[in-house]
Amino acid sequence: MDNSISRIQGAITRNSELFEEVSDLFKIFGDSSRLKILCALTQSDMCVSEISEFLSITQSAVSHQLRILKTSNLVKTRRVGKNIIYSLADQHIKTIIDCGMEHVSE
Amino acid sequence: MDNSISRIQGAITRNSELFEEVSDLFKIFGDSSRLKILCALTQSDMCVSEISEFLSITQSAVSHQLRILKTSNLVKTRRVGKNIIYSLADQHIKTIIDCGMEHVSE
DNA sequence: TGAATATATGAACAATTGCTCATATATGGA
DNA sequence: TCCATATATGAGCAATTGTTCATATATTCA
Repeated sequence: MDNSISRIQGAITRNSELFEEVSDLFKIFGDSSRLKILCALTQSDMCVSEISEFLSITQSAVSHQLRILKTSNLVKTRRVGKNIIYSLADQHIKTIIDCGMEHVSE
Repeated sequence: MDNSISRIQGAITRNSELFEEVSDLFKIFGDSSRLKILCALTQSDMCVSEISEFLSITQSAVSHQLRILKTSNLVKTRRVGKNIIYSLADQHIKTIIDCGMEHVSE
């Protein structure tokens, strides 16, 4: 077996947890509802009912997905009056989305 | 409703198919087996049995995943002797993986 | 405080997914 | 041509996922 290749194997095997983490991250972007939500938040912070209305997704479905996004630290919240405003946790999220967009429209 | 926000809504609604495509792309990166395979191929072209051995994944499982990767045009193949050598279809794939890796190790 | 409203949550269900096991296919080389 | 080997494929199954429906929770504001 080629030496450099066996080094790769080692790297991948040893970092098995890293691959879980990264694939879990991609998994979150791998649902169109979540992707749309994230993309919407890329342009403007929004409350749950706004997101729901804009994307024509049930309020419940949006809430469920937002919980996943929040648990994964991709979005954060703040209260304004009666509403909970969701926003992206950081700008790198947009980078990831753009990265995928670019690949699709090659 | 704010005008700029309604513009976003239009953009997302009209490009519903785009979001399906992009989320389908991320979905592929969203499985650790596939991610490992892609990552391995980032470093070196490999045949099926090599991938299988390196990642300690069944030959069958690898084959199944490779078919998905090939159908999605993420990998391409060439025959060398008895083996089918798999390689990345393009270098942008590495960019996407790196993008995810970076986010995880923030 | 009480009603109205916004958001969250839980159970249930259908659909999808990734694996295994068995086996088919196809190619190279003797 | 025939065998050995490499890869692909199909069925079946358990696990996971995303949605809906019903309802709980919580906060604002009159």
